[in-house]
Amino acid sequence: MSPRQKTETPKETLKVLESINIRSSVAVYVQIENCIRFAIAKGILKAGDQLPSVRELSERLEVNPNTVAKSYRDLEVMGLLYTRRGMGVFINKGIEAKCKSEVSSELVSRIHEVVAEAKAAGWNQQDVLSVVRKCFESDAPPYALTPPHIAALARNIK
Amino acid sequence: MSPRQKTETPKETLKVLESINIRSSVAVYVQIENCIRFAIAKGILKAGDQLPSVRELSERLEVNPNTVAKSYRDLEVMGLLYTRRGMGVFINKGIEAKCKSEVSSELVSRIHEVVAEAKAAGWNQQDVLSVVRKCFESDAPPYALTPPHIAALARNIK
Amino acid sequence: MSPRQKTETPKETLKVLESINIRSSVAVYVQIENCIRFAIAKGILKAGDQLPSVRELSERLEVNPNTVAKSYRDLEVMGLLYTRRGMGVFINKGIEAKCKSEVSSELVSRIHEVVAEAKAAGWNQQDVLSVVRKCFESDAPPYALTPPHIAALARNIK
Amino acid sequence: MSPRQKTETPKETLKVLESINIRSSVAVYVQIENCIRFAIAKGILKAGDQLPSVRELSERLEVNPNTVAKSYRDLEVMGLLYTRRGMGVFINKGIEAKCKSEVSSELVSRIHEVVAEAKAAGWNQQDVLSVVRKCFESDAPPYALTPPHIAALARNIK
DNA sequence: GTGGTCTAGACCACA
DNA sequence: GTGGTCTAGACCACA
Repeated sequence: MSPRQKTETPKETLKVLESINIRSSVAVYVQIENCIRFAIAKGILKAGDQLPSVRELSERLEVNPNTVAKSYRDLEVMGLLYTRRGMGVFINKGIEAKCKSEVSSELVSRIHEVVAEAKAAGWNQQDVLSVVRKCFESDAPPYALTPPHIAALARNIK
Repeated sequence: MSPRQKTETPKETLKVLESINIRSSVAVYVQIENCIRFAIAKGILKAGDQLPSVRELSERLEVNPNTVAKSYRDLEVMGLLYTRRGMGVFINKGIEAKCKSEVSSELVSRIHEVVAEAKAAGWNQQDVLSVVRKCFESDAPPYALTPPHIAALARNIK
Repeated sequence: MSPRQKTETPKETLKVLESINIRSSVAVYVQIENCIRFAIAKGILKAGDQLPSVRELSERLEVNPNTVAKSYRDLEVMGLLYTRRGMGVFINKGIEAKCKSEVSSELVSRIHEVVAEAKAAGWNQQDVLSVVRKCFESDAPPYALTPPHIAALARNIK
Repeated sequence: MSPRQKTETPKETLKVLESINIRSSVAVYVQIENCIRFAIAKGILKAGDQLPSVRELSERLEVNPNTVAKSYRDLEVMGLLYTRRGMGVFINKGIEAKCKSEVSSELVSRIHEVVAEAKAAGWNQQDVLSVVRKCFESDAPPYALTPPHIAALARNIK
């Protein structure tokens, strides 16, 4: 296999990765990492799949190459990726289950967090449950990735 | 009208405010703001109530006066407080309902966020509901006033 | 004349003085001083007129007595008032013209200020003149006494 | 995308920003905010332009970095700027018109304020107009970005 | 006593 | 390199 030959990246991967939001208060490298972990957990990215090169991805996302590099490095440390010299970055095997369970446990802890706040605001179990049920009725995912001080005011402005 | 006479701060207020966690990844000033907003929403702090002075609160929380001052300023900008020069900071009137609905809508949108992610990860309604129920069985301390993005970061960092 | 006998304060004076805004960012004592100077300039308060006592005015305005006292002291230093021991505070004579001219020169300098800003914002003479003319057509005095940081946001919120 | 490469700030911007007057009674951070708002309104600063870094501007103005940072934060809250972590602060898009109209309406309301006072002092339209005309004859330095209340105070204090 | 502004400088995550 | 948060402390006008 010629190392110089440009390998294609699964379209879906890039699609997922293109959901990165440069203006978000969440660090870009974190967003990238999460996207990739998610894609692995859902089986979009499978063992042996090649990721876009640092340069390719950084150009596509209009992001500093160092940022992409850091994401790849982190994910490699976590054991999700491996690098083949001169070939590129690939998904490790035997990772999907682990990735899935990690994503799950993170979701659990995020739910705990939100519920704790709801409690602090005086909500009871029924309040939370009913909101969750409504979420499953509607489909619109109202992502709000605004930094705290701005968010605080946004509430007031509109 | 007598500025020399030290006005007492409602005990409950201070109690609420003492739940600030200096070690949290959430900025202290954000925690203070949230505590006060929650207290207003819950009716603990009412129109006309005077807040502890910047200096008093900063001593109690073992935090720099500037940090408390920043919180107060932000809340004034949000329209929840007003300042009387040389007299102190007071709760505005006619804001309890607004504050309550804001806190609620924030919680709702955070729940939407998490549920959206859960959906994306392949969870169904029952999965989420059961986790929520578990949250209400345990008695996790309700002081985790962590905004979503920050929390996301904190998890990744640690 | 019995010093204990309560003298009446001209109703108009108090009416003027009641326009003080406690929430304003302009210091209360400054507001009081301006009101009185204005009233003198316009002939509402005349030589020999007695002002309300410090205590009376402070109660009426729901303001600290020290604040009123400071205003009176300042105005006395400026030569507009004089105090008669045990009798009260009175308007000096031969003051009206001076007061009028002071008010005038302040107005002139305020106009210069505003025009300077208008220039900085790129306005030309006609722009300013036309706004001034409109002011004389309408009657509503849109006073905005909000502190700067709040004002800045208020612009956005509404 | 390369963060190391120092981006140049438009000369005009810095020129505008150098009109800050440290001795003014107007808070430095307010002056900076006004300068930038004016520059946006006048089209000197355009969508996407990068502002000088906090450190650079603070050195140039001989002001503490915190002061500049506060201005930038406020302007972000107002929706005029946005921050890219580690990259810098940029002008938002689609705000020129809004900014312009805000600056205008502020000027208008300040003119209304002054005119209302002039009326109250017994001035007629011609009186005001002639003062305005004189302002345009002289060439007073256009750096007096003094909000009304502050100016009022300053006069009384000195 | 009160809050507002500003300085000087530390430490941090991020690009 | 970038901005964000926080500390420690000064000085000020105001009540």
